[in-house]
Amino acid sequence: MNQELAIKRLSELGHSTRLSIFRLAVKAGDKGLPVGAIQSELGASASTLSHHIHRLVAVGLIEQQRDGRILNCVANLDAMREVMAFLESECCTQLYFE
Amino acid sequence: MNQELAIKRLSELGHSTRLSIFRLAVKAGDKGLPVGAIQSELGASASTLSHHIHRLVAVGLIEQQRDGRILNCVANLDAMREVMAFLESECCTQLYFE
DNA sequence: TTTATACTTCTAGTCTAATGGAAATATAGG
DNA sequence: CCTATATTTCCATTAGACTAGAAGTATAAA
Repeated sequence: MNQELAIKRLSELGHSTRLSIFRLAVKAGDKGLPVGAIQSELGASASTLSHHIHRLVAVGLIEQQRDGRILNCVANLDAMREVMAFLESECCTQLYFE
Repeated sequence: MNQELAIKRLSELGHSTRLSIFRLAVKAGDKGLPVGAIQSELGASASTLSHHIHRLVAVGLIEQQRDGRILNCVANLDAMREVMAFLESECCTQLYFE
């Protein structure tokens, strides 16, 4: 994983509403949960939520699957693990290669 | 580690200049490196660098030790590991406790 | 085919971050 | 003391993020 993408993901995760969205998605498991459920859980306006979810999708942390009228948000754990692996290998030790 | 602090640290790391500062500090080891060395490495203005370093210090990711006129910036790896542990335990698995 | 539901996009206001020049502060050396 | 170096603080500007209401789109149901 390159630093540019890692930075984008870190900055998306570094926002209270968005981290909460991601955690709800993780908790919801493979099938994810509807945007509406996130909204009632977090209590922000629909447009604001949509905006944050869009940003998470843009950096690959969330994926969406439509089921009729409902759009389910699914956490992409691989993307999160990539971020963690980047932090581990590039930001915690003196012995990385350039 | 609580979510609020984790978010602050993530958002600080989610910035190109600041992540580079942190990585330089990690690379520099226990004694860290001077603000001036960071400046010549990254090529931003002194005031901008000082601002970013201040933010990293504020969330505990960087510590500073003065040596005469020189201020050395040292990476706080424990703080980074706390962030990673938070991501691991709270943001990657369904089985966390609330 | 009309109506309801679920969500997004548009638009606009407000706030905060990022940037760097200039002035200020801290320390060291002559 | 006076000067040089290292860094910060102050200040102003610019850009981008956050927020939410209103209008628009997609899908389903009656």
